[in-house]
Amino acid sequence: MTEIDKNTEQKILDAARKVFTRQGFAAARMDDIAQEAGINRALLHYYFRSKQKLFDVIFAENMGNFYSSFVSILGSDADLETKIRSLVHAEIDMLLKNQDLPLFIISEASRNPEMMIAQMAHVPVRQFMIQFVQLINSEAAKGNIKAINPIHLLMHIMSLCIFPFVGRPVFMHVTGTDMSGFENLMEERKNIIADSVIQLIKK
Amino acid sequence: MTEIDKNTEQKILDAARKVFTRQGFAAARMDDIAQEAGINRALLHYYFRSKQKLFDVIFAENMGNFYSSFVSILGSDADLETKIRSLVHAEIDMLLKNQDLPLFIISEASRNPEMMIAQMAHVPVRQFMIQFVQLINSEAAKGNIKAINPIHLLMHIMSLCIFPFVGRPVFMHVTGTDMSGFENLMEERKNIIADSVIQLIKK
DNA sequence: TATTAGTTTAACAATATTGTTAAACATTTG
DNA sequence: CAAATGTTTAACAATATTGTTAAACTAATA
Repeated sequence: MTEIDKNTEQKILDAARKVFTRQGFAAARMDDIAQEAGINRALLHYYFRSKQKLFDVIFAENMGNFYSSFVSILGSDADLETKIRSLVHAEIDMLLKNQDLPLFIISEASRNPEMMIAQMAHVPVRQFMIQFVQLINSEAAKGNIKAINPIHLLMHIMSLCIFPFVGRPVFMHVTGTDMSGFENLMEERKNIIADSVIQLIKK
Repeated sequence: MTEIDKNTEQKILDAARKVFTRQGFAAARMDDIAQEAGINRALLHYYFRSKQKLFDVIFAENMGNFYSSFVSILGSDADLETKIRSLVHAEIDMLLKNQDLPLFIISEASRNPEMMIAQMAHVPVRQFMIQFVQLINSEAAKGNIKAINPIHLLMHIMSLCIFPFVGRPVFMHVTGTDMSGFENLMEERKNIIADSVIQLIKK
C-alpha cells in the first residue's frame, strides 16, 4: 500500500504523529505537518479545526500506545519473577519500535500537567498501579520476596527501561555509539535490567 | 538581597534561565522572560541581540551545571564502591536543587543534536567517560569486581538517578505522590540506587 | 447529465511573536 | 555642570504562524 492509497485523514494523522512526536506541540508547525502529508495547511484545518484539536488526537493515541504494553502482563498466572521479566522485555520491545514516545509524553506532560491528567483518565494506568501494589505487598506477606515499597520497585523498572530512550541523543554522543550500537545495547539490557530489578526483591 | 539590587543583565539571565528551563526554547516567549525580569522586551534585545543568543547562554550554563557534579569524584583515591556511592549521592543532591535541568537538556538535545554536540565540546564529559571506562576495566582486571561493559554500568547509574526527575509529573500522578513525598522518596532512593548499582559489579 | 455532497486549493485575514528605533532618562566623568 | 556614555521605554516594523473563505474540482447518484 502506497501513500497515495491512504485517504487524506489518515495521511494527516500519520504526518501529525510524526511531526508532533518528534518536535512537541510548541515546535511543531502546521505547515510541517501539511508538507509531511503532501497537502496544504487549509486541509488540516478542514479536517481538524485547530492545531490544538489535532494535537489532542495524537496525544491521546500516543498515551494509549505508551501504556498498552504494561497492563496485560500483571494479570497472568506466572510467578512474579517471570512477570517482571516479561514486563521489561515487552516494554523495551515497545520502546525500540516507538523511540520518540517517552520524551514526547514526558515533555508535554511537564509543560501541561492538567492535560496529561485528563488524558490519563482514559487509560487504565491507575488500575495498573493498584494491581501492581497489591501484587508486591501480597508476595511480601507470603514471604516470597523481600518487603519493599512498591513505588521504589516501579520507579526502578520505569527508570531502567525508559531512560535510555529519553536520553539517547546525549548518551550516544557521550559514549560514541551509533544507532545500531544503541539498539544492540538495549537488547542486551533486557536481561541486565530484569536481573537487576529481581535482585531488589530476592530474599 | 532583593530583586531590585541586582543589575538588569543578571535579572534577565535569572528570568531567562527560569523560563527557558521550564518551557524549552520553542514554547518560551520573549515576553514571558521580560515580565519575569520586570522589564520590557526591547531591553532583552538590547542586552542579548536575539532569542537564540540569550538561549545559547542559558543552555551552555545549564549544560555546565548538569555535568559539574559528575566529574570531580572519579579522581579521588577512595575505593570504587565509595566512588559510586558518592557519585549517586552528589548527582541526586544536584538534581533535587535543579529539578528541571535534565528534561531541559534532553529535550533541547533531542530537537537540536548539533547544538548539544557543539556545547559538549566545552564540558569535560568525554574526559569523564574515558576516565570512567578505564577505572571499571582496571578494577575488573585486578579481579576486584565482575567484568562488565562500562557503558551498561553508566547507563544504569544515569537511568536510576536522572529518570525520576524527568518523569516526575507523570510519576507523581500515577502514584498519587505530592512534591514533598517525591523528595522524600528521592532521599531514600540514594542508597537504594547505590546498592543496586554496586550489586551489578559485586563478585 | 445535472445536482449534490464532499474535497482541495489559492488567496486572504487575523493574530502572535520577534526584532528595531528614536527619544527620554540616568549616571559617570572631564 | 555639561558632555559622553550607557540604560530604559514606548511606539513601531517585520516576520512567522495560525486560521478562514470562496471558488474550483471530484466523485457519487438521482
